[in-house]
Amino acid sequence: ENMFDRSRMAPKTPIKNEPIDLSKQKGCTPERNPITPVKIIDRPQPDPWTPTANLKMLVSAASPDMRDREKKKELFRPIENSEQSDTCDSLQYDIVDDSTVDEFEKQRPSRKQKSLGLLCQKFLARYPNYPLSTEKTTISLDEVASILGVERRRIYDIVNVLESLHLVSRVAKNQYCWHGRHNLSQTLKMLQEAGELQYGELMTSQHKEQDLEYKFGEQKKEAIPDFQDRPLLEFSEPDCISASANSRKDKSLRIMSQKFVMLFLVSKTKIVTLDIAAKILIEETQDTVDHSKFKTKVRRLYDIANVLTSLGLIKKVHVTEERGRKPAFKWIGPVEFPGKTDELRGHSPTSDPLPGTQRGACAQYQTSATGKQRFTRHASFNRAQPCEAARRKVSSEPNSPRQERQDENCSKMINLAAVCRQKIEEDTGNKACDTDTILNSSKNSNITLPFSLLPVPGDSDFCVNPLPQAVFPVVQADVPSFSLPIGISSQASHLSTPAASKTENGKPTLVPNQPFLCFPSSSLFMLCGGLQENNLSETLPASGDVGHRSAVAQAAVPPAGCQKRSSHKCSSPSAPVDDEEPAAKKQTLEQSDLPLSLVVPKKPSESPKAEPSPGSGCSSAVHLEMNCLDLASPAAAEAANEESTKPLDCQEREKQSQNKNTDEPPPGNEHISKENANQPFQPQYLYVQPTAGLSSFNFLFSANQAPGAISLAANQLPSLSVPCVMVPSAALASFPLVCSPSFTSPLSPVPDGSFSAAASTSFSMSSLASTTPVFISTTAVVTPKVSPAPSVDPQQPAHPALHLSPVLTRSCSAVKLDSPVCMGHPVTLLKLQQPSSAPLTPKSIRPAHHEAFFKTPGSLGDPVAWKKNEGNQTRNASSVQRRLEISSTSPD
DNA sequence: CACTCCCGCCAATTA
DNA sequence: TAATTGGCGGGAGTG
Repeated sequence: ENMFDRSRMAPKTPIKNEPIDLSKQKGCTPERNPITPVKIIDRPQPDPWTPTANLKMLVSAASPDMRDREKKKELFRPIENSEQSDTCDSLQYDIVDDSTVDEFEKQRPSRKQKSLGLLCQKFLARYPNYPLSTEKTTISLDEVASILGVERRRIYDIVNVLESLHLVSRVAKNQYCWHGRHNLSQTLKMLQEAGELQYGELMTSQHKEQDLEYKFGEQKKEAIPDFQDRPLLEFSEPDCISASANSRKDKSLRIMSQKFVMLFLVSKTKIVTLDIAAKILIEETQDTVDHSKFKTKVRRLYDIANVLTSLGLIKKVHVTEERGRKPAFKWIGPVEFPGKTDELRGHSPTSDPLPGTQRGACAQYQTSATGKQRFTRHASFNRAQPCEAARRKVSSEPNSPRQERQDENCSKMINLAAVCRQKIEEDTGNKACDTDTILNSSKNSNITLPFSLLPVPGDSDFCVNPLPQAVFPVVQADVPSFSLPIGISSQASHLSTPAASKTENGKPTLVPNQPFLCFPSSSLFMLCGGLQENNLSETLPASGDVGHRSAVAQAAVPPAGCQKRSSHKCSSPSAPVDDEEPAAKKQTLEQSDLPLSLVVPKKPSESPKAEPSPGSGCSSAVHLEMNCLDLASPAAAEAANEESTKPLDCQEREKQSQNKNTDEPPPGNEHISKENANQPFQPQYLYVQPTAGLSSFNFLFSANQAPGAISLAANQLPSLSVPCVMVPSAALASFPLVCSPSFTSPLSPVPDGSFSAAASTSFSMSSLASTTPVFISTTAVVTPKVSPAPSVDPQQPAHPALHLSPVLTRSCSAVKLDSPVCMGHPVTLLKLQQPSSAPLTPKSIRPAHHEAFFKTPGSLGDPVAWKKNEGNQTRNASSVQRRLEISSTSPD
């Protein structure tokens, strides 16, 4: 009912606002302003009743309900008055109908009136579903709370859920930015993908909840899902960071909301019962089974469900199963997102700028000028095209602190993950584990593409390289915006870039940005760089670079990557670094972070090392990272050595890549292909030659990466680490890019070589974390020493995406460093397995068990472990995450 | 009585 | 240290 009113009122709504606002309104939305006055109009006073008091009395006499209402009203009056909302409604009615109506409405001051669902409707009524891009609507929590007459706590409940779907993003303390439903499709798509990975099968199979449960359990055990899931989840969560800290976040309403939505999207029937959902969620958490926890979970689910219901995404139903009748919710929102998403879709991946991309991009972390890194959360996603503009603004605006939430990142992550899988699957084809997922993915455009990338670039050896290229393009941008945007394609990139804020530029800075380096030698490859925030960002060059490159390369790729800097959350750690990264990568994905990892190679084997960590926590992300890392080296090595050795996948990939190069694979990917062809892309990455041994790895990191980045890693997942690269080389440094042999293009020189060894190191640590030892070495590579200036690093950007893709592609196999093959490259890769769950990665292995499907970042263990190491820092980081950033950095 | 879920304490995080 | 966020669960409203 309210809704209706609202609808009518909608415009009015604002009006409603009472004076109350006054006090607070800060920035509020424009809408409001007008509002205030209006309200008054009808009833200045809250007492609508008064006028009708008589009637009411009568009524009440007639019905108890009425009485109650009145009572309540009285009780509430203060509130109402202040609020208006209620009043307003009533007013309206009054106006229209009259008291009668009023009464109705008013009547229920009771609980229902105060329900979260209704409150959410009121909240939503205040903002347009599809706001113009240009206009940014900021939401002041205080204001809204006062307007709606509720405590702020309630607003958090709503906002957290909306944030999980990217309808809003937290900009700063007490301030959120309204994005509307522009990106909803993408978000849902992401969630669907993520959900498939995680839950996938389960849901599918079961029609019913029961089944679900049932399956659920099984699956869980299998663990597979977990792995991936986690990461995904993590994405969502921003903070992966604090490992230990996770606790709070893990439970976050935001995450629960995403998971809950995932369940719907994955479910065939689109019906999810509360108890099942609660069980699933609990499991993830692992919480003990306590009954109490279950109850708590259910309470939360009701909260979430109320909001989702208000959004028109689900509705309450009852499922009668054999077991009995249970409360459940049915998904009534969109089911397919493929392109749908409208806008997003519209863009072709390639072509478009991609809003999505942007989005992805948006999220970033940045280091603040301050030097610390923080993340900002943006809602990158959210913004779509408009975003660009906005972004620009944003970027320019320093203050906007947007923080992005990790969610975005998460989402990206998710996407990435999905992608990876897909790829993997693709590659493997078989492997299949996850087929389903994969399939899905295929649908999506997004994902896939990227993978393609993977291919190796020129050499087969490197699997890595390919990545990059691919990556970018891959990016898939499509998909999620975030992630990858395909944008990669150049355009996308560009977009993203902007988004990033700094970015934009595009200018050709290529070089600088570029993050990549290639080393001819070997195998290897690269990494991602980090970027720096600023610099990089500025660098934007990425875009420019990209362009450049592309041009050079062929265009290729633009890696879009560029852009983004966003960081991902995950990466955060790295993030910092990455952030910088820039662009390119980033753009690509935000995700990039993720996984970035590089991709690489093939090889299946896993590396043990990696595992360790993984196990812990991070789960996927971690894994990825590891993988990446590993991959890189090993993979590369192997690859190099033998394809044969490698798993088919690798080969395949390579082929693919090659083919692509040759052919062009996918459309979107053109760039990619180009890139591949060119290989240039690579630039983004660095190669390192491997020397032998693990040690050998070289990773490169982006130059920029600062050590800090590494830390990020710690954060987790983010694989970021991966990206990194390590390598040292000064040489590299010198170059801006390194090219691999194949590659030629020169990138511009990087600023500096900053790659620092150190960084690398760090990296390793972090990322690897623990586990692995990564190495970093410079060895082969070079000297790391270069001093790193921070600046440089352009590279970064791209990679991530790339990496990911590759990784994905490959599946997870992990390679181990050990492998002889690798020799050259020490590193190992991991592949991911696709298999369904598989977690191929070591981690998966271990963890496999994890109970939870979804894990939040926090849950992840591993991370934790290493986190511990990093300890404080990590935490800090997390906190950091939340912080807003102000963008000092932003170029503008 | 079971289902919902509001309310607000209070801890974790941030500023 | 103060303010903001948000987990959590008691317990009330509803049917």
